[in-house]
Amino acid sequence: MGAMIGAAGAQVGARRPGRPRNRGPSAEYTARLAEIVEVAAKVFRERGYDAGSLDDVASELNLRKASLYYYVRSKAELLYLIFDKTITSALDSIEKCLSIQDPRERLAALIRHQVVMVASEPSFFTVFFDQRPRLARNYDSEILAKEKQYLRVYQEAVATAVDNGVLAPMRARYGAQAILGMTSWIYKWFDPDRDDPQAFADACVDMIMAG
Amino acid sequence: MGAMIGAAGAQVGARRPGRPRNRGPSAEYTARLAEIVEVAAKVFRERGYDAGSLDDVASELNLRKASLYYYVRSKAELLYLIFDKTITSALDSIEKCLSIQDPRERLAALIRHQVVMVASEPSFFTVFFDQRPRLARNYDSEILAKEKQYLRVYQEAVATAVDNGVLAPMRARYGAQAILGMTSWIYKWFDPDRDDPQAFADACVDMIMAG
DNA sequence: CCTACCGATCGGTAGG
DNA sequence: CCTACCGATCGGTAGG
Repeated sequence: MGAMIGAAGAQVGARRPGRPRNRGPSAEYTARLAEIVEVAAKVFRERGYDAGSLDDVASELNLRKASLYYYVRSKAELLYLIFDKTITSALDSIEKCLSIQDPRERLAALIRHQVVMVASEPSFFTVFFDQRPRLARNYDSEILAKEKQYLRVYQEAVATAVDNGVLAPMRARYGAQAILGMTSWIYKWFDPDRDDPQAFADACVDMIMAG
Repeated sequence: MGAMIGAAGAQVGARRPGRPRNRGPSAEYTARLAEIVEVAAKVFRERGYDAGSLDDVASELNLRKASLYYYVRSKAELLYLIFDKTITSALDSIEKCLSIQDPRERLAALIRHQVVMVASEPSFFTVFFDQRPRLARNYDSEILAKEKQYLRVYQEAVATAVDNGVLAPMRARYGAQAILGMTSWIYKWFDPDRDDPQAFADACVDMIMAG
């Protein structure tokens, strides 16, 4: 059993008494890494991935650049971690829309979800959308697979909406990309002093499902 | 008169006989500069503005990097020229939609225009949209003013469509950004082997103006 | 439009 | 998590 490696002296099949020893990275390490990823997203949003330096990221954390390498293998991995956090939490949070049965209500919920999510995490989504081609090849397929999974949720909701007369007939791919474009685009123009994500989400819903 | 400077010996008010001497840059210079801007857009699309080097641009033109400085003051100016060409030709080409009187047809034409235009110039629009924050401060206000002018065209078309019952009531700003997002987003997913801009444009029109 | 070159920045490593 | 440092790249200039 892989899990027994390093458990020298333990009886075979016997459970170690008391709380199991923590495996993997410590809670402090995990928290610090999350902080680094957060700051990196902010820096890469403001200066771009290539122009935003690891010195920029480190100094905003009161660290030296070399210290980042205790947490991260490379700058490319740091970008990957931003992408992974973004798409993973997007996939997680979209789950709640899938329990909605009514085709119209489900599509409306998906639209509102995308608008509110993107507007609430501008750094992560700006990097995710604008720096997508900068992601290193070795990380690409994993992120791409999750993006496709995400897109499929919208495609299926569109197809169902078309079948039920909620939307005009159209290719599910086009309908899904139209909706994702309309909603995600908010990261380029949203001004918190002026705009309200909920109101914009309502406008999107009204626009494509008037009545 | 500024135009007379350097025209020594010409009689005041008298027109120089024959074809007027060419002012400003030669036709060869202008054509070569346009070629440089085109290649730069391609390079910056593929590698990003910061990671795409002037050596990359030059070598694709069979030039040395230093030669680019005969045409351009700086890398930042080269990026500006890409932005200027993009937004200027967008403003020019949108004119033809403004002659359409019917509110529904005008909005449909604007939607189709944006889809087809973005899909037909992927390098320029990818740089325009993704590298917007990299544009140097001294060029920003000029481009921003033209972007606002462009947005206003869509806002007015939305407002008219709302007034005529073509669209559900909504803030013109939200309606315009929703439409520009839905249509412009195509630069991120369009696959020429798979997708047809005209068909996508029709889907967009159907989606927001069904019936 | 070219050759030759400079100064600065930056990702990453050694070694602690 | 730090100090010290290296190698490579790159925008830009001199001078023709």
